[in-house]
Amino acid sequence: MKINQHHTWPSTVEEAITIQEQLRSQVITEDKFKEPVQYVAGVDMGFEADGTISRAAVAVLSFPDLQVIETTLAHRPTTFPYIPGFLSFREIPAVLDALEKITRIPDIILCDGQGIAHPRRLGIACHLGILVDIPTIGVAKSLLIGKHEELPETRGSRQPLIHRGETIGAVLRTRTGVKPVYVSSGYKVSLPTAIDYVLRCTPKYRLPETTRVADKLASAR
DNA sequence: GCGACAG
DNA sequence: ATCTTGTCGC
Repeated sequence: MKINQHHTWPSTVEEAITIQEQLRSQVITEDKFKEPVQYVAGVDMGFEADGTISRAAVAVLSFPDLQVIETTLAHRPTTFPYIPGFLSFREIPAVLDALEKITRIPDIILCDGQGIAHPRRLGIACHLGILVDIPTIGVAKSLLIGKHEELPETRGSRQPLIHRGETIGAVLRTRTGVKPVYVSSGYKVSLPTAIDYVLRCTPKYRLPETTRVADKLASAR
């Protein structure tokens, strides 16, 4: 797929904050995509050579049967460090490279990280969605910000994630008796819809099949 | 000022 | 993220 030009990449946290604050107005948390969804994609990162090289993997799966349709891989020098709240600046450049190689444009992308459940409401899922104009959902393995009540052990249980009196996402149990995941709107996908798709993409394991496939590729040598 | 802190 | 073996439990 073709990717239009975007903003320049920052070299400092100050510049990154400016970009996030400027992009946050472009975030859309309402459902704005056509159904039925035929393809869902997962993105994941890996690093080589002491972290100096970033490796991005994209996996496109059919929906709802979740069969692998296509996968791509891309490498590029790592230019931004990992700083909580600024993950997208470290990972998106390589992700865009991998997405450019994709033939089947996915209807929704499930990102490894937060959506609006972010200090400035611009987690990696929102950032990526805005840049490529594809609906995204944030599915993180751990908490960045927010608080929530305890939730039942059964799959499907959920609790709102609250930050500054605002619901920014949900803690969702995708598998009974297993640690939950943190779901939030990325771009053009509402929270209820995001939860629905995450559950439909996790028929067997804690993490979505999309990210599991991408993860396997991003980790392979 | 003191903690917390996606991958 | 990454470094790393075995081990507990369904």
